[in-house]
Amino acid sequence: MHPSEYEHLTPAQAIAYQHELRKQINICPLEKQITNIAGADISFNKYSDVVYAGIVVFSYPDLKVIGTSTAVGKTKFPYISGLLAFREVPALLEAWQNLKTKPDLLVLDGQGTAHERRTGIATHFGLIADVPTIGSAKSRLWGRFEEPIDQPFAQSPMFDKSELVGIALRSKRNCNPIYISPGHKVSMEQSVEIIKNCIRGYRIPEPTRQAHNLVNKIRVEAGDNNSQTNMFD
DNA sequence: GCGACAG
DNA sequence: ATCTTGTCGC
Repeated sequence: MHPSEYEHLTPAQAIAYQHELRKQINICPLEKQITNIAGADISFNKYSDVVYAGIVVFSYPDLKVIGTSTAVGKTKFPYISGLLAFREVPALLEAWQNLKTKPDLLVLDGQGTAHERRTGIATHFGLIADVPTIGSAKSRLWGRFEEPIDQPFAQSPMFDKSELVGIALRSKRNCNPIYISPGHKVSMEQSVEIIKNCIRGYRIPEPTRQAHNLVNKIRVEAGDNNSQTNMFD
């Protein structure tokens, strides 16, 4: 199924599709040397169905920006916890296709396997674009865990029953942890190691942090900021 | 029935 | 997610 068709799905059909995707997930060590890495994010006005997607590519591990790409699209699929991918993946895929050179790995703002059906947006995108991905979320969706101690890089496993589905990582002191989980074609351990290498003094790792800044900027430049009305109301 | 609930 | 002022803590 192509992402452009997601908007026609009912929540029940979207969940059925996640069950199909789950069968194809491949969580294993990425053997290839990582030379570049990218971060992706979406920005939108809550009173509009326009979404701004953006990807920032960096060299790795020095994290110098080596490219960006953006895409603007519309979405009819509402935000439903657990079905985020159906709302954001279409525009993200467009931005991905606009990229000249694809990175070795992509970090997305949301969960990977730390999801009820292991199909968070990072896993979902990794599968449909066939690219290694990592999910880095700002809040928890699935998985039980104990608060990691308040020390940089302290971590705590997240479990679904006895299965390890993610890692709560303290990326910065006095800040809430971030929730890391592999998306596709990368291991849990590698995911955490890579994200640690992308922390630069902020709670959010550089790939996602800068992608967020980029999409927010293009949304404001497009004039799609604030206001619940427009000039013709 | 009640609480939880990525962005 | 987005909007938004002040405020608490390091």
